[in-house]
Amino acid sequence: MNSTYTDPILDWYAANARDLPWRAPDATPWGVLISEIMLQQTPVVRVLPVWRAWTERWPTPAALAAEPSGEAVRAWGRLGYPRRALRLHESARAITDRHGGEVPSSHADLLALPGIGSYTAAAVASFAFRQRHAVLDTNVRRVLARLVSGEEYPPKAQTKAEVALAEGLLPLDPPTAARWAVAVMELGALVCTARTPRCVDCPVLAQCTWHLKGRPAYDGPPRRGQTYTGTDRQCRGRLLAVLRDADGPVEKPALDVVWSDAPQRERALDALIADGLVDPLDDGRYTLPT
DNA sequence: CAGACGTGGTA
DNA sequence: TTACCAAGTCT
Repeated sequence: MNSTYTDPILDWYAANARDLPWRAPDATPWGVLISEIMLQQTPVVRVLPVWRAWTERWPTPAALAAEPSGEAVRAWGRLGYPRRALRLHESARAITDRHGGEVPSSHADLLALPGIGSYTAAAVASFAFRQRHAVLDTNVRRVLARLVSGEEYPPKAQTKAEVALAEGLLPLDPPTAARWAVAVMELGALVCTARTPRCVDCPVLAQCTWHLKGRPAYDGPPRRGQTYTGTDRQCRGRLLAVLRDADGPVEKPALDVVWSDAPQRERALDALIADGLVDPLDDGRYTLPT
């Protein structure tokens, strides 16, 4: 489906793509999968060093599967949302047990793995296996909202109309569709950014509905909310950091000192245990899962 | 389906 | 300084 956007954006990508290691010719599907999980809600610059450490230490799913899940949580460092590390570890075991150690290439098989949703399944199938899928992440949703819909931001929740639009724009040839998918995403990441878009550098400015309308300001409901300080999330982060930074099991008082609100602290610790991020020992100490 | 789930950089 | 934002998923 030849769109007026396709060629300019593909050309722009050829000239401006970042040189990211998970895009290198020698990157494996496993490396791509790791990058996609790490990049969920996390900026590229923070992912880079952790991705290198992971792929060097665990070059295959089987290598990670052979370790206790706590090692994945520890090596996750401060990327945030550590349940992702747990799920990546679970995925490594599932891939080893059920897929002969090879990352599956089908969207359905990928989707069945823990921590992999609609976006990540499409991204891995497209980036690692050069298949034709609509890869709809926050960048692409924003680009299409501006380019086609003429809105500064996409709706809060993804709509069927957005999926239909993205599929309609997809080039028919699978390898070209895969290049298109990463190219639109890159345009959103580098040019068509959320806060201050660099429209002067945009290859499709002349075809941008939002620009043609004079870049009207977003008028919908407030975009965010959600303070972080004082939340259970912050408390969980503090608790887990103690365990990550310790060599072995820690005594309870070592956890108590990082959060003064005792009821909240106990609740957060219980939740971490329920999530499988922390193991309580019989002797009263706590540790990352072994 | 709205809210939970980490962390750090930037305007 | 506060608030938003960064390649989402799960319940």
